Amino acid sequence: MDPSEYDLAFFHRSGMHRRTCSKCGHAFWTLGAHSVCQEAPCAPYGFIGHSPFRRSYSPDEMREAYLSFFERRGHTRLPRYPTIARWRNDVFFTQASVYDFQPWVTSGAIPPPANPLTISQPCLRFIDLEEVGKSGRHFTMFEMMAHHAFNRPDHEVYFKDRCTELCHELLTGEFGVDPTLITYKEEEWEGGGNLGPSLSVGLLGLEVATLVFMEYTRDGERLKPMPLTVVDTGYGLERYTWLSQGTKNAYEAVFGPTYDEIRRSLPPYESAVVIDHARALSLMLTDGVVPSNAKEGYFARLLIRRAIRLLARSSEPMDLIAVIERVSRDLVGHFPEVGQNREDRDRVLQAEIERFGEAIERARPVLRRQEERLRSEGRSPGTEELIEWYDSLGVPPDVATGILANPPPVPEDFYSRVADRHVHETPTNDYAEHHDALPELPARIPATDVGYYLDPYTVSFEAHVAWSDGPLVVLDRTYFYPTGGGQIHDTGHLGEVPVIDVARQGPWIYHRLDRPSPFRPGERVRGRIDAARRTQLMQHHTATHIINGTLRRLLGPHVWQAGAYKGTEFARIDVTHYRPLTEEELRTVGRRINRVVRENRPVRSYFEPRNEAERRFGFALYQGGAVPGKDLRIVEIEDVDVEACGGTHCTHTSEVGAIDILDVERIQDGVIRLTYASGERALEIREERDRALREASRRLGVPPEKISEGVKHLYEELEATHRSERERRREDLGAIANRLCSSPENLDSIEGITIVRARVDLDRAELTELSRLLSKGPNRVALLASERDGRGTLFVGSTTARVPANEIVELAKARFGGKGGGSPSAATAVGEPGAPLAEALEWARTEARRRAVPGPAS
RNA sequence: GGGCACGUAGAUCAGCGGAAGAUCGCUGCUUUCGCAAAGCAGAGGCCGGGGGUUCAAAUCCCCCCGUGUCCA
Repeated sequence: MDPSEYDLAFFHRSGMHRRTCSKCGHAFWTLGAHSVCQEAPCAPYGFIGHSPFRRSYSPDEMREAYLSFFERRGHTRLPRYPTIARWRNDVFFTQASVYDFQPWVTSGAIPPPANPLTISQPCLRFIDLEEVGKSGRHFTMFEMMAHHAFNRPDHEVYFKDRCTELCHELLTGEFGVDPTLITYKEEEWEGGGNLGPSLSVGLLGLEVATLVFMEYTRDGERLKPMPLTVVDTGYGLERYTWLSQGTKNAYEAVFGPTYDEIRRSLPPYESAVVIDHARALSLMLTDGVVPSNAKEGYFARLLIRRAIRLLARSSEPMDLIAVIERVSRDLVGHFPEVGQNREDRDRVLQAEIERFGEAIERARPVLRRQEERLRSEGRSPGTEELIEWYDSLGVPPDVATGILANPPPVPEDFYSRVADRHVHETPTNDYAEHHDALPELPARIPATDVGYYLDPYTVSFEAHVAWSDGPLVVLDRTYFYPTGGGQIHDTGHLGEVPVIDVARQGPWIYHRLDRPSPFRPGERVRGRIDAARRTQLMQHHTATHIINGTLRRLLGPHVWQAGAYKGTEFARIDVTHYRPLTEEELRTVGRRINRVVRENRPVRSYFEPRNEAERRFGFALYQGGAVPGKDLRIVEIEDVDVEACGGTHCTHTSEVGAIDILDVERIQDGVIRLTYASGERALEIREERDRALREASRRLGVPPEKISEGVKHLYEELEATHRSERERRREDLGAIANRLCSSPENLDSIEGITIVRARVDLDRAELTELSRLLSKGPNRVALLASERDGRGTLFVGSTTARVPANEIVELAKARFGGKGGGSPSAATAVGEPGAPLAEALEWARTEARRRAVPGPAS
């Protein structure tokens, strides 16, 4: 990055000079006489015991001081976004304040909700999990305070100079920090294909802010200026609180009296980790993370299990639910939503805590058995076993230690060795968007004017072609709905040409025709939308909202939409829930959703300023993902459901017709999927089902309501038939065995060994069974020749060590020209087609007789 | 999304290329006034599903389904 990028007028104005850190080599700007930048590890902590701040702040005071400072300087204060980043498919959690505005605002697709803005965004980071409690400054959940500005070529808010000045003013003016203590270190920033200069702000050994200026897009080797430049800053609330108090570590400053309470029965490290995890869980669960074995739910499980294990070391019994409740009380002042679903949160927690207990109970006998087996081999469990048990059974090493009779020591690097097991796993590329790349249009093409929000029933309209290339057409206005929000696109015609796909990118809606576009820019065209298809999609979308709202009301606010699909044949919704639906719950859901349909409630769709909407309805609006934008489109079904949604909806619930739930399945731990159909499609499916039922009823000869019983009957009869068949075959084989044993020409008796031989044409299982019958008791040999499908089989069974069946077969094979093998007690040889079976049998008999005679030869 | 483990009798599991087993439970008989218990006998298996390799697959390979778990 060119050094001139950092040559800010502000630095010169305030008399700063540029230096180079003698430790890390980075250039930095300062008023002081520092030879190193004021960040770890270059400078040691210099604020413990004597804060550089004018006064000490609690977290709530600090947050308020920060936000109001920027409010006074023209920033709009935004409420926090959820900690789970449902609006993105590349990450699970909100890890920085700028995540709230990616990708739509930062890419310029949607205007920012406010500009400039300030926010204190709770973030979750799991990369430093091991550092929590040890480093004195790491948290799983922390609040990133920030001020952001988004600059378009025609409207610049502020950039590097003013941003740095604001930061400096905050530190020196608001908090009274001695300006000479501060360093601004130059650090290039790059992420997500974008890059730009950034300044890392150091103070007495702490990095107190990062000021990032997203300015360029990497285009091969060249840098291309971005149309929208972004001021992305980050100030850790916890660090500021700590800095202002100057306590030994950040936990004491941030957790205050709660930390002291827990400390009474737990050592400092354990206390810090437990509170940290409890605080993270409180927000995660509030935001609707349900513990699970996959995806975001796994991280909740991880925290819960870690916390439980640490709490087990407590000198007096402490319950995780109680700790979370205690920590939540500290959060509720600023995040009232944390207090609102306490009962639901506790139910989810309780279920998960029980699961952990079950996992351990399941593993206990397995560990004991495996230890016993190792012991019988003269060994005892080692590190390898500990890792294996943790990896596949979920038994943490400290728990394993309590189960085993002779536990091995737990190595220091246990968790990094677990990680080693996973390093060679293939990373997933699923995050890459795989939509067909649509061409970027020149800026002069105006944004498509969207009609389907004005009136979802309009299926015929006139518009002008704005742009066209190949099969793609962009109009100045359209009523065609593009795939989005889980709802698939409309189809129809432009003029006489079929429209087969509709997609949105940036401000434009692209219509894909089934042939190269005959339309020229400026031309007037008539658009006609396939009305039946659109109606079905609207019904499915409204049905989805009815189901989602009903499930949330019935099961609790931990239920969040985790994905949805609204097609023409069926629709489905995935929601978070900690156990499968019971039959009873399913019946209740079915009855309630159809009652909502019958009640003909109005479905109101309207745009509302974001802040207003969030104030009225809360974060539960973002069921389909947080939708950045100044105004949100709200779809409200009175007393049932309210969501921010961009789809097309019926205007009254009765238009949905009926909702038929077709299937409920558990698609992963903590997530259930409901598949359903509504409107015309529900009737079709019901008809198909009724027809199938009548058909089955007729075939079974029982009335439809007794089909289940009839099938059960049928099944029992079938089993009885199988049984008697088996019985009969066994009897038949028994008869054959008796006949063979009583006809002397089939028997040889030599030296106490009885050899039975016979030519029988049976299948493999029957041969085995017959041989078993013939060689009941010791000192018997059965030689059976059989031919099926032109291939001869020689089966040998033996109950004497003197005549090993497999050796007879080995030798017979040579004559027989076939393949085979077996054990001393039973062996099979299969000959080539046309091989001399009768001779092989005779030869086997001779060989068996020879071997039956004890003597020097054998 | 990826890795690993597991899926065999009603239950808990063993077997991991050559004739499906153990323990508990179940049924019957013996014993007992009866119960418990013991002894004897017996019933009970698409060895999760589907492909493949092999003379031969519960066993090896591939794909699916289910369960658990770890990692992102």
